[in-house]
Amino acid sequence: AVMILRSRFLDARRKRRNFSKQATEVLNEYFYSHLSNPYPSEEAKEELARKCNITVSQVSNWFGNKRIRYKKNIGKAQEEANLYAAKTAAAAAQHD
Amino acid sequence: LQKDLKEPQSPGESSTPYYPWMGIVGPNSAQRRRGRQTYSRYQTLELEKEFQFNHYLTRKRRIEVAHSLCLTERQIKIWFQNRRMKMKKERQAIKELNDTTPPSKSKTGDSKTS
DNA sequence: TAGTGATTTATGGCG
DNA sequence: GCCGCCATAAATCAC
Repeated sequence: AVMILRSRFLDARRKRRNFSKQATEVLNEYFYSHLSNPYPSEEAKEELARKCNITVSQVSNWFGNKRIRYKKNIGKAQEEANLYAAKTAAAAAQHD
Repeated sequence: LQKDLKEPQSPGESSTPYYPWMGIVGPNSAQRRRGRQTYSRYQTLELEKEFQFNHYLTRKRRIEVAHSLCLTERQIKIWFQNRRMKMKKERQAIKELNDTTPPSKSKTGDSKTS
């Protein structure tokens, strides 16, 4: 009874806001440049969290959602993947 | 930190190379087709009450709860595990909040339950 | 109303 | 050997 009311106010789903464009950019860059194994270590998560000004938990949520939703989109448009693939390829070419 | 630079398969192929973590053959693969039962309001409420009473369950109590809620012992065990994780997460969230929000000096030991 | 961040069920590994 | 912790998957929720 009491907990019902509590969840009305405590549930973070109810105050959801999208991340900033810059944060999303940083996260996507990491994701697509580590596509072979998009599982950041605890340290990497902390660094991403700092760069994006979000919590480590939020970074974990983002990668969890991203991995699942990426999988579900294999074979569909996925222009985002191409975009970041080109971007990392270009970045790689510079070091070469 | 290293970045990927290799394509494991289909080198000259268009886009979307795939890797083991993506699972064999995308969405409709046989592996891991877990369904997920959503518990009723009543079940959740009862579990929550039990959790407030104690955060760990004895085997005996677990059996009783399982039968009264029409869930398996395993489900009860897992629910309590998940619930403890949730509690831990809430605590650290509050700690981070008090940590990131400096201009506090009155009370550090405020509550969260009641 | 599709998109997206967060939460809820469920698994498996490891200690 | 069982049991809890943990990271994670997948489904679902809430906005």
